Amino acid sequence: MTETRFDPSLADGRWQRAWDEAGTFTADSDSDKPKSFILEMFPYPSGRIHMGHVRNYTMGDVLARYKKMRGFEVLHPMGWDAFGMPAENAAMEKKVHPGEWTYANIEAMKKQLQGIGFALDWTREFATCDPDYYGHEQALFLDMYEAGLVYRRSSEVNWDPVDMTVLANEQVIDGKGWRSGAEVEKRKLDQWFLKITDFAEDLLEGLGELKDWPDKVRLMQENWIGKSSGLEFSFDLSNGEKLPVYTTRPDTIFGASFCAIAADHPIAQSLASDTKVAAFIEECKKGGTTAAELETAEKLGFNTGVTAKHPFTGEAMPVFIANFVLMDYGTGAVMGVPGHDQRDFEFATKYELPIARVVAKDVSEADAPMGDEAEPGDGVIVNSDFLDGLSVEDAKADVIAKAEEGGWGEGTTVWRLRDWGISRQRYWGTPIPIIHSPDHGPVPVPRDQLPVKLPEDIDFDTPGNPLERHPTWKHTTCPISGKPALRETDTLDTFVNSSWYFLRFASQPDNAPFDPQEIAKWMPVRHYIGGIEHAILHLLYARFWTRAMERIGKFEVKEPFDALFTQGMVTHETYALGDGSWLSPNEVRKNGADWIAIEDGAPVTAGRVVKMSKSKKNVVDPDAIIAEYGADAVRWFMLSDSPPERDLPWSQDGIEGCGRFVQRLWRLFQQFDLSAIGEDKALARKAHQAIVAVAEDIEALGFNKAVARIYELTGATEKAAPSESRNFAISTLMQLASPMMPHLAEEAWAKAGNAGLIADAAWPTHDPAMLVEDEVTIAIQHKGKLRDTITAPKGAAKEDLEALALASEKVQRSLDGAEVRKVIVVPDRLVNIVT
RNA sequence: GCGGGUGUGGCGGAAUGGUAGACGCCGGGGACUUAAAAUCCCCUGAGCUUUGCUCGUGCGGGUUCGAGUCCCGCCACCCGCACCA
Repeated sequence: MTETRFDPSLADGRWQRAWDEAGTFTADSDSDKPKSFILEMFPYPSGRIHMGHVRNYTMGDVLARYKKMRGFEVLHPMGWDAFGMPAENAAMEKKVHPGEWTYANIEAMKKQLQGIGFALDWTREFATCDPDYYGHEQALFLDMYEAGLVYRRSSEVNWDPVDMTVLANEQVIDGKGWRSGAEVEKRKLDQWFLKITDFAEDLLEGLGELKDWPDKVRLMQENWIGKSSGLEFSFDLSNGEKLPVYTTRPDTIFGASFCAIAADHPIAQSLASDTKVAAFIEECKKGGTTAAELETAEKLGFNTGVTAKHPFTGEAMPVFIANFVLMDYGTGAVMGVPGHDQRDFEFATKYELPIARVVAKDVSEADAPMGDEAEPGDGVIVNSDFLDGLSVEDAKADVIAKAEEGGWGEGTTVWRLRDWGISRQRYWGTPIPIIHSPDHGPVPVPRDQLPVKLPEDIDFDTPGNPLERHPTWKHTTCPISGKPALRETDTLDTFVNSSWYFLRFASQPDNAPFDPQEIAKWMPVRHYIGGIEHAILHLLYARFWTRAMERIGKFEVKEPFDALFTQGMVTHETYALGDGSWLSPNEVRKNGADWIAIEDGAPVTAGRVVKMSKSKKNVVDPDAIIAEYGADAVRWFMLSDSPPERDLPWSQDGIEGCGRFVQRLWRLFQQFDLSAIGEDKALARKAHQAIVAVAEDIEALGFNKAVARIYELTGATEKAAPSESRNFAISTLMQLASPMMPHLAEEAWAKAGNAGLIADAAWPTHDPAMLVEDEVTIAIQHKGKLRDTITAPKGAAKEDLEALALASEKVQRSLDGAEVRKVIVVPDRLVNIVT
């Protein structure tokens, strides 16, 4: 037989068309097969598919194809998370409408995805910027509104005083606006919120059920929700007011030496008639709103002159306005215990406030001096009157009990989780379907007027929200009184779009967001795959949204994602010239051991391997790679070597190796020999073992291990002489590799004379009797170190193994006549001789 | 600052507390070829006094007959932090 080369430039398209024409991957919700919903996080249509997408979708694709082979009806859809800031930026920079830009990107990226041969059900495709989608989203928003899960209050944003616009955190660079360069300020705006805190307990408890989520993600969510118990009580202030505070450390109450309140605390605001107070509050407004910025900023305080009376000692403690106290957490006021809280310690040091020890390692160390930092750890309470000698835990309970008896405070649960602010002062998002009526306040847009569509004729030449500035769009009438009224001009956070898209994939009727009966068929998503960067926000919002839908009676699903997998990034070496400017991989080449610039031969430093990014120019375009090596080689690369949860370093050598392996398999597939006779038991055993092992690896998403198994079976099959067993190994390899290299597998399957598509074929079956080895290798250790190995029949008796071990010449030499004190025998594994 | 993670040859990594380095890449040697490409075969953790021995999984301790794996304490790097998606 003449060997041919596998030509992906012909085969890839041929099989992609074949799948498309046959509707191979169209999910049938009426099928009586068991169902499996495989989902990868849908992409933002930024313009081009990048390697990170390819890796993400290849993993999901292998799972989807594998599940189909195992007899599942698989739903594996794709769509577009299409609202967002980049479209507005493009509008400003390139004078193109955000919608036009977005849909052009979608078209281009869809073509790219199709060229990789993903087993996607494109019949369910949608973009979140389709009025049809966001109209249903508006209806769901109104459902939540009617259920009392939506409210309005003022909240801080990053304000650019020059561009007169709200900035996203991303647009604040070193405390300055990214375009204007002006110092960013905090500014309060009335905004819409979703009551995710109503679900805090639920969301926390639900984590316990998510057995197939990574522990780290559950832990991150748990910490984010941040349930803490403590004491809420009020200090009597010298001005006659009461100051409610919340503390998680009531046990340290005798160590309190000051109180601190947020700059936007009502008491601070009430003192603002004093110009110095007002100036300090103004000072606190400087800077952005991110947690990292707030917590690393220098701790500043302003002594209000008001004092608070300690509930036990009666001592008067100063009340400060402080920039590190957040109005959003607890009561917006804290008692400062410098000895046992690091932030309080730094603050007390700066403002020369007393730092007392109230927790010590032991009672005898009650007078031990404090070091140069706080001691937040466990210990025994000291210098605390009736609490002395108690453990931290007991003292907490004791103080809470005393407060409740005395009626001046109570034990409470406080959550770190804050309500979800969903208002965005931007054009390219879902319009919030509310009308502000002069007589009736905010009124929902009547359902028959949905969707509230975005206007097309908008202007990005002046900064700010184009919806706000649009000449006519916001002018409407009050649905109740019919009088002139204004539309809400804020749009919804794009996280709202991605909080329910999976439901729309499962079911997309025209007249409703989804159909509960269809939801019941597909939900929850069996495998959800995406980046770890979504571990908290997106996943928490989607969990919340699903629970909210369940609570208001939309369906009976609580958790949207049964199993979650977070994949690593695709990285690449970086290349820099002497002046620090970056070069892309195709602008450099190796010159001996060094790198040089292709253009002028200038020396190039190969730097660290980091996430592919435009700024570092270490990006490789999937299309160029596919054009050169074919889709299967790229898919194979994405699955090889690195465990899927870790970063994958892209390399030219690596993709070339994958390209060679595709050809190597192709050659092997052509060696299927109908005239071959006889059995090759060792090879057959390897093939049967591989069927089981590759299945286990894929189900555990251990794609790199599945790949290694296929390499091993390939090597063994190549070396074997023709036999019926070898034919079996070849056809097994075709099937095992088909989820990963579907084009090659289809081509080989057809060439071998099989009817139908391998995509529709079943996973090969294994013979359990063929899995068991007859012989095993036993390691012989002396003093825990390997001295020899012996081959023994599987299941050999302990005594026999011990005797065989002691008979070994190498072992005897190592023993050197020493007395054997003990022999540990692990059947089928090892013998360890202790002297 | 807070929360989470990662660390094993030149590189990516494998290893239910039981033979560390499977498998792949790079590199070296050889075969085939007029030559190259492609392909195939062999070698490839370090060191040494090389039938073999010693060391070796970020660093320092510990538990165990036995530790990459478990425990304690460090270090380095990466990710997230609520308006990036």
